[in-house]
Amino acid sequence: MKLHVSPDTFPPRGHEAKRISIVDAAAGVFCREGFAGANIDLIAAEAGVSRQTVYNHHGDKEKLFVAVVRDLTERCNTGIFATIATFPDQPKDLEADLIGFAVRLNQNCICNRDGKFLRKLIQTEGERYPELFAEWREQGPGRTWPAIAARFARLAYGGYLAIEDPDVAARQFLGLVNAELQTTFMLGGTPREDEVLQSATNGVRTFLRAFGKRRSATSVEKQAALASA
Amino acid sequence: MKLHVSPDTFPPRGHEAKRISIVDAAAGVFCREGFAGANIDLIAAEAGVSRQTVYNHHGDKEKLFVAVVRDLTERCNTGIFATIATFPDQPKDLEADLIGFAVRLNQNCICNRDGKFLRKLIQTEGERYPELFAEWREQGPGRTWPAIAARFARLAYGGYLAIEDPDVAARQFLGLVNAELQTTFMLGGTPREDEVLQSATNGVRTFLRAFGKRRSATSVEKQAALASA
DNA sequence: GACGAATTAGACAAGAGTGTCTAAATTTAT
DNA sequence: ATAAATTTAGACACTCTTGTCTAATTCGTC
Repeated sequence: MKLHVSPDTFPPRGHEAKRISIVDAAAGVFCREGFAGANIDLIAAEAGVSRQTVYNHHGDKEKLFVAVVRDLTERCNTGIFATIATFPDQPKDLEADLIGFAVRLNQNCICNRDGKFLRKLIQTEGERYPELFAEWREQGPGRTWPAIAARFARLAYGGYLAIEDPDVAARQFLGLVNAELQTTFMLGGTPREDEVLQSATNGVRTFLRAFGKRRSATSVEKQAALASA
Repeated sequence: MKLHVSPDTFPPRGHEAKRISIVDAAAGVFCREGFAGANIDLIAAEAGVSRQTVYNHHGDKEKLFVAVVRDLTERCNTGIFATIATFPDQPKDLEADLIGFAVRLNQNCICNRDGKFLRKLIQTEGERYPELFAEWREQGPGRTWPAIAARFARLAYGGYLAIEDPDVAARQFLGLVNAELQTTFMLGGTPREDEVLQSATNGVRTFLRAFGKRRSATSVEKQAALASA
């Protein structure tokens, strides 16, 4: 009968810590080298662990890969939902608030370590593991897109936007907001902070020209004028 | 003194044919398996050639890879410029013409074999060969983006669009038009024809809501009305 | 300090892949 | 038909990697 002091994990503390550092290191190596090029010895070294420990924890290379993808998907989802929670429901300044949201989404979910890694793995190994990435598609985009669309729908319902199809609007919003980062994303790079802001600003302005209730593009000035009235 | 009957290639005819079939097969294998996972024996088999012939033509695996990327970049550029030549300069029906252009760009440059392969190679190996893909960036996006932007600038100058920055507008146009294909592209898939059309239609409508000279979204009806007047 | 579990280093077999070499067969043009 | 060039099949050495095994060591806990 074993009653541990710490109730959250039954294997000893160092055990789980190693498991995480292995998955972390593996994510990095799989991304850099691809599945075929990834070397278990290198993963072990980067995790600060012996090769045998990698096998003890994860069985073999393929199981380790699956663990990496599941881990990244989960962490990215958490980040995205946390960011969606900051979506402006009752915006003071619609343009500024949407730009802020877009920048947060980029910085916290798309350009950060996890987002970059997951994207790369999907691109490089997506075709080789159809089932695994079908699972990702359900758990990831399948859950996050509707959540984002719902926020745009609410904004439309509140009279802030004139959109017909919230799903289309949500996808177009992200397409616009990332329009100037595509080449960088393609090459696996991380855009600078000012590039992200620039792309988001231009994207949101165009989005509001298309869907904003007020006709003019410079809604900021308009709203400032309204506020002072 | 050798005067050949066919003036275009000095090595015998079958020679060049084999070189091409090797590069073609290599493109497919590199894309499916990644650089590390690609197997020279397999490439030779798919090219219908012995392994030694691959080495005779291209030296080693890395040189073969470079040849593949250069080939794809060149062929894709050709396709893109050919499609840019069909850009509507004096549109009869702006919405329909832009949708047509977007669909052609997708079908002939982005979703075809070469486009799909090049994109995949850039995504998977871009970080490992910085110089090679810097070259791609110059020869590819570096030449095609300005050409597309110039077409939008002309359209604005002709009074068909109200855009401030043609470069931004060009990138946003493509972002919008491909907004609904992103997940498919990520996984290396090829969208169906109707999906391409749908995404293009939605994208162009939003684009014209933002940048069209006439306020309403249904510019088709408006123009019909004008024509009948 | 002592116990048990986890980790480590290192050796190991088995397999796969690259790039070279050679001698035979085939193609191409004269 | 013949000569030159190219292609082919197969063997080869070499390297690298995976996954297993074992014996020694370290770690966490009582």
